[in-house]
Amino acid sequence: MGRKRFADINCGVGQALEAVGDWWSLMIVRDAVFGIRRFSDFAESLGVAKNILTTRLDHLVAHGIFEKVDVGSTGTRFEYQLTDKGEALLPVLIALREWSDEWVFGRGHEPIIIHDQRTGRRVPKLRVLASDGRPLSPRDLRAVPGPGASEDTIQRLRRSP
Amino acid sequence: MGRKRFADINCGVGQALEAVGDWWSLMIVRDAVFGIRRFSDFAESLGVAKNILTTRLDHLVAHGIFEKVDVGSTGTRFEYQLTDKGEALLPVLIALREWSDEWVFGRGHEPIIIHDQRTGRRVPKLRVLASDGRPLSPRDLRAVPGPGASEDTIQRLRRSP
DNA sequence: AAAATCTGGTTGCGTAATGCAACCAAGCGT
DNA sequence: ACGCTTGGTTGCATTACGCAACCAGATTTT
Repeated sequence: MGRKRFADINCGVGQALEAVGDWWSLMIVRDAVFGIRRFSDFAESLGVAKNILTTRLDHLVAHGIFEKVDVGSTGTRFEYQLTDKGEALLPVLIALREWSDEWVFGRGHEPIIIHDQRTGRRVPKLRVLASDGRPLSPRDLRAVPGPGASEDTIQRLRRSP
Repeated sequence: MGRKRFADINCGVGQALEAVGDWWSLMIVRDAVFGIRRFSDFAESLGVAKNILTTRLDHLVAHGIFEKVDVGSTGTRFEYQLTDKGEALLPVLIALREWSDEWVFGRGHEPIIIHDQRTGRRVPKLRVLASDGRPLSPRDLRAVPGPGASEDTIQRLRRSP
């Protein structure tokens, strides 16, 4: 019955995953962040089948993460450009890369290092900090219903400590 | 042929996605961050089929993101506990939630708000900042090969601006 | 002008993964 | 002894994925 959808889950993480679409989509966004815009370049960079790429790009365009732009003047006809919504996924990508740098490759074995183009210095590690600057771990957090909480969400949060 | 694997892609994002496994796995980690530890609680919370949950938990345990702990003294027999590696995914989850708060639900319609349990204040937004504190967008970044870069990665980075 | 090439796809087909429901087995409570 | 809860496993139908082949419009080459 195909993959189950998270769209009905009243949870930000699920909604984000649903909007992005799937693993491929996130890799496509990653490529776009590094400047790739054309269909064939995505296909080559990721080694993804063209039919898969088609459906993913369509999905991403439908969700406003990419914009399909006709640049027909020169032989190249279309570009898939990240929208503001798409660019806003940058922290997600940075967080994933930093996690694997630390926990998969290990420090000193990072395949890629991200620099600030202006200063040439490394981008500081992304961290979840409290308002007073202390680092936070999952145990330090508490989830409370927000203004858009459904009854279901409220019930769930009431049950969990 | 099933889904293609990103394991051979010399890229932190791909490696992280591969280690996590799939969309469900990330939702499982999310639940764990909010305190869920038992098989049946994951199953109920996510509405995921039990065979799917089994394979995902096995995968997550194999990759060191969860630890399966026998707590057999009382009727409940196992707990799936996040390891340090698993807890380190917190920034990824926070980044996803913040993205959907802003771009899917919209401000003022967040279903969940995360507080610092100690101070009771909202957790400040996660941002990609330069070392001098300025916010960075994708265009401000430059990727350079790190110590663990493969020849392939070096070539790719050389080609892109 | 005709042929080859490039870009951006679509179509068919076999294989793998997903989802549901039914079944199972060890502990525990009574 | 009996059933209930927990934590699964098994079978089967449906769906998605991945590959390769094909295709059509526009540009470049000969």
